[in-house]
Amino acid sequence: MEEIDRAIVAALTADGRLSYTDLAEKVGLSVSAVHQRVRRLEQRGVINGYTARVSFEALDLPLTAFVAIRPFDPSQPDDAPVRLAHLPEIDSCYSVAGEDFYLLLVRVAGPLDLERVLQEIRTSANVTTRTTVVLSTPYEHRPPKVALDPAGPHRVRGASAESAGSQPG
Amino acid sequence: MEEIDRAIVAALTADGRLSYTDLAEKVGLSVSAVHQRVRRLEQRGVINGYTARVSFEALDLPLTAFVAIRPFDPSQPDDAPVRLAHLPEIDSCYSVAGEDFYLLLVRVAGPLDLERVLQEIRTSANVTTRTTVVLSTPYEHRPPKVALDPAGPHRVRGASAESAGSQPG
DNA sequence: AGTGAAATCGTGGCCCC
DNA sequence: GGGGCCACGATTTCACT
Repeated sequence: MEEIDRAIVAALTADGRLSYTDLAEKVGLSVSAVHQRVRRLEQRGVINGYTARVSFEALDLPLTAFVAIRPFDPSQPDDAPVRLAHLPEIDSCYSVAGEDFYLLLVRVAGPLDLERVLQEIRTSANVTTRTTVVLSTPYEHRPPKVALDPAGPHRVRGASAESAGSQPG
Repeated sequence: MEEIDRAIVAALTADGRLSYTDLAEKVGLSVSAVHQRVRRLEQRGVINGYTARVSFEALDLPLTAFVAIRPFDPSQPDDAPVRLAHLPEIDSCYSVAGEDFYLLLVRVAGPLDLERVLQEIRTSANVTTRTTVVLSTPYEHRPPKVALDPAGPHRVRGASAESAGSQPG
């Protein structure tokens, strides 16, 4: 039953432009039924949207780096994410536990751009930076093992199907 | 001219299922012309493919962590990426400069799963791990500022296509 | 929830500019 | 490289189950 939803999500993560016709064939249902299920997956928020995957090399952004940041003055209000949002070189911003406050993923054209972006990060958010350069990317954005909650991300009650439950306490 | 390619890539990263009709309207070209340009962008490798964006919360993978790994015995051959590829919880694997050898992005259902995955990483690749838990994600996978090379990443005149990027020296 | 059919619209090849 | 045309296929809705 929801086996089919898993198959649909897996197929659409592999190829986001799959037609409903092809999708229907893959999962062994009629076109209408598949269409209906996709609509439900979208409005439940399981599928958030669709994007084209771009080659960062082709976009002249061959250099990737992780930048861990820490406020220069920890007593100041911490709004680094919004202060940094204007920098297009920042792909992602994670708030993390541990010694650092945030971990940024940045993509630039080369070392000189990285230097410039680091300076902009430091001055924009009043932080210190610790940078880890990515040398190569064996794999990235692999499709997750799809294990659907029966009714989406709602109801915080029961533990889920797999792996005996995320944190009981 | 290539201003239009930038607009196309930007539009398709924002919505990968945009029809050529809508795309044509957005960039102010005919449907045929847009179709032609998208085909070229695809075969030049600027656009690698299309995927559905899924909510990891909805997929019951609410816990994200970065795992830095380092070989237990640095004299052994280093094939950690292939030894770890079978673990579906690993979203991405980056080879990095710095103290660690690789940085992994993992997504799991909760702390207990994280513990299990860390054990599997250590035993599968014979490495030590240092884990940074993600508390929240202010933003992720933002569309890059699109700056197209005139003819894609091809022919760098002697150097190979990859990493021949822009360090003017 | 799934099916099949029907109207609408998008797609993908061709030819002309 | 852009525009327009046209046959085919995909999308989307509806009545039925």
